[in-house]
Parts: sequence; structure tokens; C-alpha cells
Amino acid sequence: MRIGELAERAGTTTRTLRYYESRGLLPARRAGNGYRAYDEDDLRLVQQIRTLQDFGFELEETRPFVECLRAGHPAGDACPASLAVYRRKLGELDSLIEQLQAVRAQVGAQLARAELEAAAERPGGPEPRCELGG
Amino acid sequence: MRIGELAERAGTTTRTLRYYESRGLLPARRAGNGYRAYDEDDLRLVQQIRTLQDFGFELEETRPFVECLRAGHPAGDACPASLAVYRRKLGELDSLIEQLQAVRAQVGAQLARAELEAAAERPGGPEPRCELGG
DNA sequence: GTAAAGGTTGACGCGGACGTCAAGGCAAGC
DNA sequence: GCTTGCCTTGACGTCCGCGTCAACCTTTAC
Repeated sequence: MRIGELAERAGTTTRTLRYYESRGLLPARRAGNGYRAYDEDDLRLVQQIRTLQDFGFELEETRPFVECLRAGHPAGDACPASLAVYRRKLGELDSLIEQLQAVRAQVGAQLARAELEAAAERPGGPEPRCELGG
Repeated sequence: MRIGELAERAGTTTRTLRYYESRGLLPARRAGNGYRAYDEDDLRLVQQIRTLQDFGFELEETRPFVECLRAGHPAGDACPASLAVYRRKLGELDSLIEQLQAVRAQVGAQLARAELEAAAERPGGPEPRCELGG
């Protein structure tokens, strides 16, 4: 198939596929007229990349999976290098989630505090209803 | 104080402060020689921006806080517009954390599956030890 | 013959928050 | 007077994954 069909079947654009090729991830054979020619294996390859990208993998991180597929393995994650990327990504996700939860807690605390202070100013002047403000 | 001192005291660079100014967040008075002149209020302003940036706020999202401070309020989050940004950010953080946890679960599942399949191939040929692959 | 719909390469644009370099002015110490 | 260090503006570079445009070629349909 040609690039337009591959793009459509993979749910992406021709520009994206050419970009993958420029990064060495998706080498293409050429037909006599210079058009890029792809087969079903190439489709699976693109689908593998897209799946990982949806997970938030950078393009470069998909390379081991792609090379694994091109080496003839039935799945992109059938190689040790791919598993290593999985594990590294899990660690990154864990620490990122942890960070975000910490930030969420801090922002939540700031909001609560600011709302309290605003409520203390609003109703009838500076007259806090609790034991704040001594 | 001049820009170098402000940058140092705020833990950032002169380039960053000039960038803030170009975005209209940090207007500077000028000394007779053309040098930018800042005071302690400007320092607090920069610190407010930096704190929010550390929380992952975009620069534009810090604007309400900055305007609140410049309006004379003792805190950048003493204004309704700032509270609105806090609330919006909390929502964004929650959905982002949720997404990341979902991705983490999927990647974890992929890793577990791939490890199982690898273990089934490795030890002594395709001989699964559990009830898999029957 | 020609228009439309695909394809090709090359190159610039984008967004965000700056880094970095160039060419020069100003202040202070020796 | 000269060096050193800080300041000024202006402009280009960075990273990433493409979008978009230009100028041109190939194939197909009418």
C-alpha cells in the first residue's frame, strides 16, 4: 500500500509517517515511480509506535519495540530492551504521579487557606469566626 | 536593586526576569542610566511566579496572582481570579493523575504479560508451567 | 487534453520558557 | 586610560512532534 492508505489505516497522517521515516523508525521500500510502498508488517509497526505514544512514550523510546518487530518477533515487547523501557517508564510514571499528588495537596491547601482568609474578610469586615487572628 | 541582584535573590536568571517583563508580568522602573530598578515588592512578585511555576502553572496562569499583588493585596491569592485558577488547576491535576494511573496500570499489565511470555520461551523451550497456553 | 487526487522533497512555523551570543553603554577600581 | 563586571537591546537557537506550504511529478478519470 502507499503512504496515504497506511496513514488512514493507522489513524495518523502522511506527515507523521514521513517523520517516523526521517527518524529511522519506518524505512520504506520504493515503487518504480518513487512512491513509498508498505505492507501489513509496516502497519503493525506503526500501530506499535502509536500505542506507545498514546502511553506518553517519546518517539525515541519506541525504537527498541520497533527493532524487535523488525527482527521478526511477533510482538514489539518480546525483547529484553523493550522490557527495560517498560520498567523504566513504570518508574518514571510512579515518581511523576507521586510528584503530582504532592503538588495537588499543596495547591489544595493553598486554596483552602485562601478561601478561609477571603471568608474572614468578606461577611462583615475583619471578624474571623474561629480562633484565628487572635 | 538591579536585575542581577533580583535574579540571584529570587533564584533565577536575568534572562528569565527580562522574559517576564516582555510578557507584561514584571514591569520595571528605570534608573537614570537605563538600568532596571526593582524593590522588595518586585522580589515577592517574582517569588510568587516561581512558586506557581514550580507547581507546574504556565506563565500565563500566574498573571491573576501577579495582578492581585500589584493591586496591593498582601497575598497573590487574595483575589477571586486567583482562586479560580487554583480550582481549575486542581481539576486539571486530578484528571491528569487519573490518566497517568490508568496508563501506569496498562503499562504494568503489558510488562507482566511480556515477562510471562518471555519466561515461557526461555527455560527449556515452549513449555509453560501453569495452565496457560494449553 | 486536462483536471483531480494522490505522491515527492525541502523548508519554515508552532508553542513555552527560556539559553546564548553580539555589540555596545555605564560604573568602579587601579 | 584600561580592565572588569554588570547592564542594555536584538535576535537567533533549543526541544519535539509534527502542521503547513511550495513547487513539482505520477496516475487515473473523464
